[in-house]
Amino acid sequence: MQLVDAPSLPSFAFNPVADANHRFLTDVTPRRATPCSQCALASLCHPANLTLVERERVDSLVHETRTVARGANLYRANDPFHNVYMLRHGSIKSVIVHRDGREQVTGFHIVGDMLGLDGIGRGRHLSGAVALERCTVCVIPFDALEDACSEIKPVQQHLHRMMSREIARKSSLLMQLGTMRAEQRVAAFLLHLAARYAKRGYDSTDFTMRMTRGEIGSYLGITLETTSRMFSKLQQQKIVKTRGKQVRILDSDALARL
Amino acid sequence: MQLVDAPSLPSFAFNPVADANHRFLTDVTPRRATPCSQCALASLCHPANLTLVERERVDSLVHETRTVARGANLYRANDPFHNVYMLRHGSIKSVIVHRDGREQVTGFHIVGDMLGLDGIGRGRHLSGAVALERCTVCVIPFDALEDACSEIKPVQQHLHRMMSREIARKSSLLMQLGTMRAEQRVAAFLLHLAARYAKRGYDSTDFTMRMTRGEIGSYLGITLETTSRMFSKLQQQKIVKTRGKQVRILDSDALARL
DNA sequence: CGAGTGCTTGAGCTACGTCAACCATAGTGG
DNA sequence: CCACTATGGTTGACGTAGCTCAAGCACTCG
Repeated sequence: MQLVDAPSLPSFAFNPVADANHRFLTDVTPRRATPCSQCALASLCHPANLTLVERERVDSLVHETRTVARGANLYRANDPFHNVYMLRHGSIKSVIVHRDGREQVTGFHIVGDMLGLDGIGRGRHLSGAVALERCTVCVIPFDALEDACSEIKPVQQHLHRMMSREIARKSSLLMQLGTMRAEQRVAAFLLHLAARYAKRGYDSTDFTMRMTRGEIGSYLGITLETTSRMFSKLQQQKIVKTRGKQVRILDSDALARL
Repeated sequence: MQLVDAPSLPSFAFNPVADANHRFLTDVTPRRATPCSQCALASLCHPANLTLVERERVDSLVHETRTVARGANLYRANDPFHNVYMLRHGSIKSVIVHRDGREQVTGFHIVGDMLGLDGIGRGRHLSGAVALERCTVCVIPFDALEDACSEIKPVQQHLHRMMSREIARKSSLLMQLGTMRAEQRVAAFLLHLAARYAKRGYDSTDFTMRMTRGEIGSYLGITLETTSRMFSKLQQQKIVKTRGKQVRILDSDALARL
C-alpha cells in the first residue's frame, strides 16, 4: 500500500500496516532508473570490459526500477514470467507454497543478487519473492536481455554464470539439508551469509539478519525452535553472539569446523 | 538397456586404472557422432522450428560422442569445465563429496537430460557425474554452444530453459528435503521419476530404477534403511510393488496423496 | 562354491519436532 | 502516557521419526 514513490527513496515512506494477510497490498512502486553506469553495484550486475557503446546498450535494458515494501511480493509463484530483477537495495526471500498452505523458503537474496531465473523454464515464476525489508530492484525484461546476450558476448557469459551459480547454490543447500545436523546447518548458513556480505564489501562478522528464526528454519529444513536453540548453543560455546537479529561471529573457524 | 547403435562403441577401449575405488579408471570412450538430425532424442535436445541451415549448425556442435562404463565418471567435481553433455542413453548420478569423504547424490539424470550446467559459474564442475549403467553422451563444447546461442535465437532460448529447469528441479527437491517426511519423499521421488519416463515415451508405471537404495536415500536425505522400509511400507499398502530395482506403481493417486 | 554387493528387517537410541509457557519489543489506540 | 496487541524469540518437557548397529537373505560374478 503505500509506497511513496518519490524521486528518491525517502525512508520516512515506510509505513507498516497490520494484519497477517491483508497488509501491504500495493507492493510495488515503479521509478525512473538511474543509469547503470553510475550504480555502485555495476561490478556485480555487469560483465567487465564493455565498450562504451555496449555499456549504453546494457544501461538501456533497465528501463524501470521498483521499490517493494516490507512484506510485499515482487512477484508471486505462478505469475507469468517476463522480467528478471537485480536486487539493488534490501533483502528478499524466495518462497514456495505447498498445496496444504505451508510455505518453504528456498532462498534469501541480498544486494547484487539476480532474481526470477527460475521462471524461464515454464514461463511462470516457480517461487514467490517477498521483501524482508524495503527493497529496490532494477527490472530487466528477459526478452531484451536475451537480445542483448546475442549481441554482446560478455553479457551472455555473465547471464550464464548467474544462472549456473544459482544452480550451484541450490546444490550446496541440498547437501546441507541432506547430510548436516541442525547445528551444522545453522553454522553453514551463517558462514554463507557472512561470505556473501564480505563479497559485497560489508562487515562479515557483525551484521543483522533480516529474516526471522522461522524463515531461517524453513530454509534449513528445521523448526524455528531448533533454530533458536542452535543459536543459543553457539552462543554458549562463544562461537557467535546474537541479540535478536543482530549477529556477531566470534570464531568463524570454529563455525566451519562443526 | 543397452544400445544397439552398434557399428562402433568398442568396449575394448575400456581401460581401468587405480582410483579411490579402484575400478573403472578410464572412464570414457570417444566415438564419432551420428548427426543429430537422425537422433531419436532430437526433440528433447533441440528447439523445434529450425531452418535446415540452423539445424546443420546445431549438428556441428556435437563433434564427439562418448560412452561411459558403469561406475565411471563422466567428469569429477573440480574438473575444469569445458563441455556440457546430452545424455543419450543410460543414467547418471550427480554427486558432491564432502571433505569428510561422505558423498551426497544431488541428482539423477536419464535420457534426454543435459549435464554439466553447474560448472559454468566457476569454470569447474561442482559435482561429479557417475554412470549408473553404461551410458552414451553427446559432448557439446560450451564455447561453441554459446556461439550458436548468439546466432540462433531458438538455441539460446532452449539453453536458458534447460538451465532454468535445472534450477526449478532443485527447488522442488529442496522442498522435499525441507518439509516432507520419509514416506512422502520416497513417494515424490517415484512420481517424479515416473513422470520423466512418461515424458520420454517409456512406461511410467513399470520400470527399473538404476540406482541403489543407498543412492536414493542420499538423494532424499534419509538412510538406505529408511528408504528400504518405506518401499516395504508402500508395498504393504498396495501402492507400489517392488522387487529389487524393479518397480510397478499400482496406485499413483495414492502416492500423490501421501 | 565363495565373495562381493545390495536389500530387508529388527531393536534400541537420539536428535529433533511438537506443544506450551513466558519474555521482549514495538506499534496502536484510548 | 499507559495499557493492549501482535510479532518474534527463548526455553522446557515430552514424544517419535528416523538413525545406528547388527544380523540374515538374495543375486551375481569369477
